[in-house]
Amino acid sequence: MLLYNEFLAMKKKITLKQIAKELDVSVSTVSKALSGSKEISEDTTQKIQAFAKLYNYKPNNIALSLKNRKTKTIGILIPEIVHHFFSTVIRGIERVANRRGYNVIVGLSNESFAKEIINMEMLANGSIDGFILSISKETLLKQDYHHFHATISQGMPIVMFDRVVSEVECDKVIVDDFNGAVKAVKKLIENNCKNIALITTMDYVSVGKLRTQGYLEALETNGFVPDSNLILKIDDSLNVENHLEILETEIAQFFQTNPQIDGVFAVNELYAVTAMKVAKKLGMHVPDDIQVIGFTDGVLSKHATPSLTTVSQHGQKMGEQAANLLIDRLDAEDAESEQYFTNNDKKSDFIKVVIETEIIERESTK
Amino acid sequence: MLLYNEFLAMKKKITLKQIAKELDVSVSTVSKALSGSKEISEDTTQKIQAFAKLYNYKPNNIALSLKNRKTKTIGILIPEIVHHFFSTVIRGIERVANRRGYNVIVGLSNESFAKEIINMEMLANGSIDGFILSISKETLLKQDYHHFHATISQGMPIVMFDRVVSEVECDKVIVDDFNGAVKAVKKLIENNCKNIALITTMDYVSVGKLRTQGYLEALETNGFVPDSNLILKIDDSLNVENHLEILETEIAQFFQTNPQIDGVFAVNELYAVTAMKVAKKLGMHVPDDIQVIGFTDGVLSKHATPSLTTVSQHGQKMGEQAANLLIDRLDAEDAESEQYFTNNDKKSDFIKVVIETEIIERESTK
DNA sequence: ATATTTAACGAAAACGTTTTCGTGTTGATA
DNA sequence: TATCAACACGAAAACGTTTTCGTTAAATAT
Repeated sequence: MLLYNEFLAMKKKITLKQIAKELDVSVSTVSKALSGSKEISEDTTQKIQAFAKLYNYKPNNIALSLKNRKTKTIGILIPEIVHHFFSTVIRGIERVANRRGYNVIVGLSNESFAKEIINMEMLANGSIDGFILSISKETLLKQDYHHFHATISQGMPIVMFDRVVSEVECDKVIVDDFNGAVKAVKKLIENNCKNIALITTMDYVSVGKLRTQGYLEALETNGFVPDSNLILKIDDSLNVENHLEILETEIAQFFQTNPQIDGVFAVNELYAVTAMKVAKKLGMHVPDDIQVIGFTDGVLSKHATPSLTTVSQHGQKMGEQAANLLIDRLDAEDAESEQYFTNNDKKSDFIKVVIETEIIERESTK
Repeated sequence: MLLYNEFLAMKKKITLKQIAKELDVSVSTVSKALSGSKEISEDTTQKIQAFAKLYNYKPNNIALSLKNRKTKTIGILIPEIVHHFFSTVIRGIERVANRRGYNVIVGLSNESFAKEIINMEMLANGSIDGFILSISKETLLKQDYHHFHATISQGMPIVMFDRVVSEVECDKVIVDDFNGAVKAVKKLIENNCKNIALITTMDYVSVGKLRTQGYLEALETNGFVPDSNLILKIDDSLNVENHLEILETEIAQFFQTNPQIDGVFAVNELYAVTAMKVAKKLGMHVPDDIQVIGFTDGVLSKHATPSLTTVSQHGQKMGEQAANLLIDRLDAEDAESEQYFTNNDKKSDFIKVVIETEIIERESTK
């Protein structure tokens, strides 16, 4: 009896076919009436639309996707979601995607090559119209990009952001890592730092490399001689979260063997705030004894004490740009397929959007 | 010419029909051969499978979804993604979803009632098999839950987490907010705090209310008399991000008019670290003069100086539990629909999973 | 030699749409 | 009255699968 009542209460989604049968017309008539085709008489149109509204008819997305051969959803594939930067990118993507009539489906590679491939294969089988992704660390290490080439040559567009790679041809959105680093180091120099240290990651992550290059460049153009002793490379191949103590001791050791350091540029937020914490523990005062600038404008920077001067990465803007690039391309494909012949042979040049960085001054610099 | 070359390079996804035509068999034969049906002879099976592998055939998800009337994807609807807690929940959901063969598609309500409804309607039209969601603030304020009822009565299961509401019947995953608060306040009492303040939000967010009740309960059972002067309610209807200064001055005023405060329990992380920051600015030492405990174990707590003692919320575990609840129900529906008759009249009782909290002691308490 | 099983495959329906192309009924026109 | 638009609607195909139900030919049984 319970089941029966449930059944009665259950207003399962109604279909065109059911409406047609109920109103004793054909499916095509219903479809046309609902789309306001003037092929159908006023009377029947009224009747059908009223009935549809009453039963809250909404066309089935899956059926539409199959018919139109496009899903109106875009796939996001990122290494990690519990990360302020990536969250802001997603927010940016979702914002413009929604505005332009798209949904987003997200996959997490968890920095793993294998999971990246699996995710791409799952989504590439019709579930989405295009990808927005940032490459996993393991993939960058292996330098194996066949899965990207494969999906692209299937006709599925990809937009890469932040962690990109020149080997695969597609639209890209990056932040100006190099110049961001230059600006940061220059600011430290202007603030009278004489011995500026760099805390960075291993070289295989492209952004880390670029920021390191920016650091070197800024030193040299300002008459400094880069000192390899002042560069600390952290091996973050293991999960950083659990290795906070290791990070702290490494930095402490670094500071102690190089007491002359009076400025620090760190390639990410965590390294920067940890450096501040360690400095304080060692009895140094920020920013009087040592000034610190980080990269990525996250929650830590804002709420640390002292709050951290950072190079802003504009995650949300990156997401918005990436989404616009992708959707532009998708819409262009649509328009193109409607024409028998178009003379756009410019089709295959890809766009690289560079987002300018900006220094947000807070309390960790003078 | 360029277009022609592109066309040659373009390995568009191949379909059953194309394989069939190429091998001069019927579509059904191809389908059966690929699924290893022993209806088909060894010879043709071999031939077809080889060909399919060569052309990297993968069945089209959309077509499968339409046929099976299930999409194997679950919809996540959360108020905000740039938020450590929600990110961890998503990570948890994605983990078990992926393991159990599901994809996740996320929508953001941005704390807005209207966007919540729009998102639900978009996804409920066939795109997903079920929802995992946390209610937006505006919805909680309006107390209008018709959209939840509507989708449930359409036969689409919902699992709510964290911000739930008794008015809608569905599976729920919550953290034990009440007891978490009790534990936190008890800890402060044990640590010899005599005047314990509460920094909380307005009452309409259920979790805030529960944590407030826990605070009061803990005081009373330990012989304290709650003092309304020691309760600071922050109006977070506006976006907190931009109102950091307002928050700081409010807390500063609060501390100054109540100098007897020697313990603070804050219902979220931001309030807690801001309280610490303000306390330090007012010349108080944490934890010697004033001890602080927050709710939600995020990045701020871990990396603040001093690091913050918190009530852990176990976001990832919540996500995992929620996903399991939902998928269990979906799989049960499947199994059920295969049988002509089943005697499970227990079908409609919903499960509420309560995740126990746990205090993570750090430097902000003694 | 006839009947019946088995093996190997194809046709068609179904999922829910949209759209193209009929087709029959009007009403007007020659 | 015969012809022709205009009107209002239905049939069918298509998107890519899976599955049920034939159907044919060969193999076995009677």
